[in-house]
Amino acid sequence: MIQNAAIIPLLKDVARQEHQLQLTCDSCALYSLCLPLGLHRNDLETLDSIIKRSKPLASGQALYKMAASFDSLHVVRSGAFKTTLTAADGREQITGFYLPGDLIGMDAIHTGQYQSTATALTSSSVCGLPYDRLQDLSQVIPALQQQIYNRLSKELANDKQLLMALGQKTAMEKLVSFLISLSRRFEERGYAANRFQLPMSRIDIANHLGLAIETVSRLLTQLSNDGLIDCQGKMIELLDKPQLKKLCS
Amino acid sequence: MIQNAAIIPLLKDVARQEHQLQLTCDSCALYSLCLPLGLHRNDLETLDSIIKRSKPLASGQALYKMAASFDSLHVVRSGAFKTTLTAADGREQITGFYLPGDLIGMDAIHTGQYQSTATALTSSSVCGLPYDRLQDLSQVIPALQQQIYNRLSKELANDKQLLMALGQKTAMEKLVSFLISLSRRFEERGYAANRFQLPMSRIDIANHLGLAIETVSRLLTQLSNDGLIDCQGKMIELLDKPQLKKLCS
DNA sequence: TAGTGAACTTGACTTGGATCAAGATGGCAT
DNA sequence: ATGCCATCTTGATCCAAGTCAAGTTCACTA
Repeated sequence: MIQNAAIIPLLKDVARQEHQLQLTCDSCALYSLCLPLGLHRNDLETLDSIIKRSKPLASGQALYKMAASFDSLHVVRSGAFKTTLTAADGREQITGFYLPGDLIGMDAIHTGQYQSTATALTSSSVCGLPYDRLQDLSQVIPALQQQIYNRLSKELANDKQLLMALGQKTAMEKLVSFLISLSRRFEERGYAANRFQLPMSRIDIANHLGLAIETVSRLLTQLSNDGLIDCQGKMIELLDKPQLKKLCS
Repeated sequence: MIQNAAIIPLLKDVARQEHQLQLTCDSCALYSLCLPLGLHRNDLETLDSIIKRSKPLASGQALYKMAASFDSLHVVRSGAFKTTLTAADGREQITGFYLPGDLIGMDAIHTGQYQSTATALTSSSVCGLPYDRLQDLSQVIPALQQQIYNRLSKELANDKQLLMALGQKTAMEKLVSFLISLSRRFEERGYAANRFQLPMSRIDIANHLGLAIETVSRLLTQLSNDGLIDCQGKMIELLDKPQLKKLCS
């Protein structure tokens, strides 16, 4: 892509800025959340050299599909994604939501195929990390190896928390845990912790938590009525965090 | 049940052999299932040198407890383990069962603390892998790094399959998926695929699958009545695998 | 600015699996 | 052997959340 110095100042559109291709990791707003965190300058440049900064994806577009040949991990640059497992009979389970800085596709590493389908929830963009190159690089950059171990481990720990929610919690506890967890993740990314736009539909939330969409809708209404949240469509405000935390024990 | 006195010493020998301390990985029966698979001879010796071959654990004994300081991953040498998350209110969720060759504790890597409690289900033994040493070693042994990535990724993929089960499947589908998955894991370890001893109680199965123990009991009875399994206490025989596979779609 | 379809809400009813209750079985310590 | 306590089974009842149904709102497109 040709960068014309003359038009850069004209890029006032925030959305477009969010999606524009970064040239390097060290000029990226996500640096402090992202994989290269802690790498030395020359290691960072080496990592930079293998990253494929791909084009934006439209809402609903697949980044990759289940059973496709696995070649790259992806970091969310902007927007949000969901990953979906599809059973033989067509039933689907959303196994995760991914926000900027998150690494997608780690469950595919041990096979040659993606184990799930990754779909953009909004207009989004990613950085592609060819896995064979990343593997080689992590062999010679200790900080990178450590980051990858940590990311894998963290997703594992998250999934186990979700197992707890799906196995033991009531519908209300599931939903509130989900909202609290989203809040924490937005906060980590420098956004407001208590007021945010849900990037996913009620259908997606319901599926992810193993609930019916009607249940999610009813519970959000109930939380609103109880004054614990303010909920206008996809805009959510958490009004009483301590009380909410009590609700998911 | 009375065993012929003459063979008792032999049985004791087998049991002791299973738990006896191996001196090296290359003399270990689990070699082909275990982390060092694919390592060159001298790399194997280096890995050997960091492994702590710990004493056997009795049934019910904890290998480590949630929130304890994390220092080692563990490979199951014999027996079986469960890992448990405990919520603030005391509710528990069994997040995984681990058989010989499996790696326990990977969800703790990204923090300084174990994220769950690991408990022996039967008399068991493990090899301890001090994580800092393992990390250093995997930095210089590419095959080891790759093995660790693969193990992490595989557990991630497993957990996501379990999320699908907990989120979308009926009680019967959950239970049958669980039996099929156990069967495959025993088979991978060279045991009979269709006839095995459940290492865990009904209570543990129920908890792991997000069901009540009564439901598990009833469904096992039903599967027995339908001639799909034979079930004598903890001894399970899968009589009609194709039909069972149909049941979990 | 009206029309369309998807997403969402709300209400009425149903049900799968939980809970409660009461034995049966089985492993183990004495 | 015997008694004890865990685990497991089976039956009866209940309820949280699912399903079905009927709007309402919202985002787009024409």
